[in-house]
Amino acid sequence: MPKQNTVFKDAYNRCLRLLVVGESLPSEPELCSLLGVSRTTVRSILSQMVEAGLIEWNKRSKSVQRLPVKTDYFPEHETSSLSDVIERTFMKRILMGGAEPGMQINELELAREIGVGTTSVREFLIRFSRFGLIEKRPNSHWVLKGFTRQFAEELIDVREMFELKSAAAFAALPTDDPAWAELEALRRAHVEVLADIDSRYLEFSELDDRLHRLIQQASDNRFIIDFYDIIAIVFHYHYQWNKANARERNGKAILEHLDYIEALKTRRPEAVEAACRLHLSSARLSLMQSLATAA
Amino acid sequence: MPKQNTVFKDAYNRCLRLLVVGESLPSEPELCSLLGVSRTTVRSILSQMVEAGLIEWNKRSKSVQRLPVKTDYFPEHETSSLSDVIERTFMKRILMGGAEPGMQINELELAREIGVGTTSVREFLIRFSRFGLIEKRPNSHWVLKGFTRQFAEELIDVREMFELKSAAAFAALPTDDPAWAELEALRRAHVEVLADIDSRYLEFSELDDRLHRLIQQASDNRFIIDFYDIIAIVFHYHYQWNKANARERNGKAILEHLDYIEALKTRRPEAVEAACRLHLSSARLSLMQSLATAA
DNA sequence: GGGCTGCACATTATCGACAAAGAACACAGA
DNA sequence: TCTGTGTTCTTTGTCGATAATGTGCAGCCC
Repeated sequence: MPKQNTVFKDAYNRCLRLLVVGESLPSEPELCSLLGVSRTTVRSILSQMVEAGLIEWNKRSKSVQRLPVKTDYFPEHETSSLSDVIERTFMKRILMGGAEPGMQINELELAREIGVGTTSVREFLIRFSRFGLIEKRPNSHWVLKGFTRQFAEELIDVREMFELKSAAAFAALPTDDPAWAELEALRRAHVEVLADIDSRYLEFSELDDRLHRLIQQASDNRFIIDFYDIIAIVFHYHYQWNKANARERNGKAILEHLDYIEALKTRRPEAVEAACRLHLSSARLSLMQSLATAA
Repeated sequence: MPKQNTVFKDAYNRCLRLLVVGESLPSEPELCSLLGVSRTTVRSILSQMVEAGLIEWNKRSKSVQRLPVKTDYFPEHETSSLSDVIERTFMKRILMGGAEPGMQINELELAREIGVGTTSVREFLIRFSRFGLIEKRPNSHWVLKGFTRQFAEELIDVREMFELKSAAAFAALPTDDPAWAELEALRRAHVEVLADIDSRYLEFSELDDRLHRLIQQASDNRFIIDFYDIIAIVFHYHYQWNKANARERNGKAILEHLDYIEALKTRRPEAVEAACRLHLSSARLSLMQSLATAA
């Protein structure tokens, strides 16, 4: 079966949330930009909604008949794209299960295990190879290089170089650059989470991602910005399955972030560099420690 | 037709050069490592050579009957792997022909134009996307970002960061590290080419590649080492089609390389950094100038 | 015993096919 | 005249199939 219709299902679910009894849905082009899909998909959604008795659809009028109930939604696991499924499965395997460096990776086996075609797995592996965790032997298998201490060191070394450069560029941004407003919004978000840290410490990951991406953006360099994808995916999956000391670790990191943000706001290069170094070396330490306990 | 047998043809051609009348070819495993292919392929080659009357093959004896003539070789264009063909065609298109940034790239069209299946083109584009010259819009086309001045600036900025770090690491290598011997060999190669610069200036590209890769290697960081692939491919194709002032440019660069090598040999960080900066900014200038004339 | 050959089998690279998703265009309604 | 709809066509994402290529094992020869 070519292509699961995950785009359709996901958009359908999101569209269900837009329904308000008595009102009419907006025009097709408007729904397109709202849902981020093409008109073809929007029209499929509308047809399906008619069939489910959710709306009546006649040309421009799409009047809502009833509110959706739980069973109207597609199950969540059917809404994630194939590559996401492959990524999750694969990351689970190499970050959790026995993932000795040097192990061979078999496209066919992986495909069978996940229940997808080989092409999808292949393309995933090619895309994933840029993260430096696997390597291709042409006409032969892939080799797992493993999420080792060595890997983490290399990753973080480059990260430090890039982030120092980006942070300096950020501090030099003109005062009216929108990034400053975003930075302030992020600062507030940090303060909010911090105020209720015991129950909200898990939200740190998202703050972390947003802050660092905002800073990298200032470098105006696609290689630096793209590199952050590697950091993000590694940290994301690693901490997703290693929650030891998460509360303490995240609380500390939020404080560092606040210092970092303050330093950026001063726009003084030395202050920025100092705060940046401090935070990064602390992040390095956390990662290394959690690697040590994992191994 | 799945898989052109380019591995076989290329290895066959290379094997032809090993034939010496009166002697016997080495054992199958030995040929494998000599040609860098599997035993299956080696055996196919041997069978084919028997058929062509080039050798007689009986178990361990593979006695050479006659020397190969021109017609024994497979034509060269049949020996390059599909991905190489796609890469060349594609690079030609975006570095030479009209390659306005923002242009859409069409997998199907590209595949038809090159005469290959869509899968191969797709996989190439995915692999190639890490070079930052194209970007994917999921469920839609690829966007060409173009080999612009902006791109070149970003590329070279990162290159400088990395190379400075690698050069420093190189200077700190223990005296008995094999890299020092390689460096000396490279220095001699530079001197040789320089002595006959008027007729051999085109060999500079290869020297350049070898020297910089050797230096990056010292960083012991896969991200730095892998990044050099981007530099290499961009410089390779760009200068392949922009040979203006090549003699002069390469002559100057060789001299810079020699200075750089000398500086490394002193192992003094300041000397290394100075020579490195000098060479890199000169390389940046050349690239920018040739971009200006091209545009 | 250690390396080589013969053979059977596993895996990769590539293709064409097809449903899902996107894009183009002419017409209709405000 | 402009925005929305109906329709048609193109392109992408995914699959299974198949030749090329690689890999493992049992026996053979020095």
